[in-house]
Amino acid sequence: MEIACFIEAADRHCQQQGVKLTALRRQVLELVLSYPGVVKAYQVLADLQKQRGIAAPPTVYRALDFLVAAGLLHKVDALNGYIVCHHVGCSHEGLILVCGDCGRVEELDATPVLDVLRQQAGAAGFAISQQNLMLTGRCKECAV
Amino acid sequence: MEIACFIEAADRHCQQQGVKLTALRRQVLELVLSYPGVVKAYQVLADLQKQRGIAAPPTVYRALDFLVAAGLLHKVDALNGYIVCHHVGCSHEGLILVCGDCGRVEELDATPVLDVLRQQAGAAGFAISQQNLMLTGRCKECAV
DNA sequence: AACGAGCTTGTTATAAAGTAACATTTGAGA
DNA sequence: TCTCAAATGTTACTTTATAACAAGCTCGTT
Ligand SMILES: [Zn+2]
Ligand SMILES: [Zn+2]
Ligand SMILES: [Zn+2]
Ligand SMILES: [Zn+2]
Repeated sequence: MEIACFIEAADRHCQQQGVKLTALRRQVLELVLSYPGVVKAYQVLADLQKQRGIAAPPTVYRALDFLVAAGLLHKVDALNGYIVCHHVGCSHEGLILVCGDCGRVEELDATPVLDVLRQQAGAAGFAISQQNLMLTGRCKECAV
Repeated sequence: MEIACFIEAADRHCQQQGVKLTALRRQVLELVLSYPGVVKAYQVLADLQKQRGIAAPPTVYRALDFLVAAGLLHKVDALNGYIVCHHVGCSHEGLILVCGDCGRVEELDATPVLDVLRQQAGAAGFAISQQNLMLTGRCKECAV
């Protein structure tokens, strides 16, 4: 199963980082994984409540924050949501395309374009840090 | 005064677009202009309340939405905030640099890099919509 | 085993951000 | 002047996120 495989990789990744993928965090990660695209914190919260009876917002937000910090998830600010990172391990900067209609996500390599951006920003006195680029639009399936 | 000058330009800009920069919208624009960087909707709301006694959230959000649609402001999703566009008139998509240390904001033209991104995304079946790019980093003044 | 420091999770309450729906006002053109 | 559409006012609510403190767990030390 694909999810189990991802979880295993995530586990190894966390061990390497010296952080712990606890049962709760793993459970939240699985819930996010169970969606094809962007998920919102309160959706995850609802799912978690189905699985374990009770859960409060901080429980979910803490787990999500951890997973983002660990590089397993990305936050999609424009949609107040989260997506799974499909490039765990391969240190990278992603170009993340999010379909505003269906939430589907594609992650490309942003290295070349970020080189250009670093140069442009550098000329303006800005040192831009390691990060992902996030763009919203329409996927093939949702095209008009 | 710089603000007055900007307002005047904004007014012309709106007339050209066939939309109206009403007194309320102008007032909100002035409030946003009075900040050096990113401003939040509820800060503007509070300011507006000081100036005219009462005001409810929809009043501010509607004005902000209008100003964004008119190209006078940009929304900074990652910070739930708004900034003044310093490239009014020159149809563009902004490259917004935010200093993670001091909050200073600089806006460059993202049109060239977005052309490249449109091509890259298009090859992956994604039609990316009109939008701004936001990057965080360190400004000159905060450099180590 | 007993202890304690530090991380993790639970719990309660509240803050912050954003919007739906309907009423009222305003202003430009018929 | 009348009328319609756009703009604003108003009420109430939803969604998103965090503060603050309590309780539990883990692991190394005594
Ligand atoms: Zn990624
Ligand atoms: Zn789609
Ligand atoms: Zn701009
Ligand atoms: Zn700075």
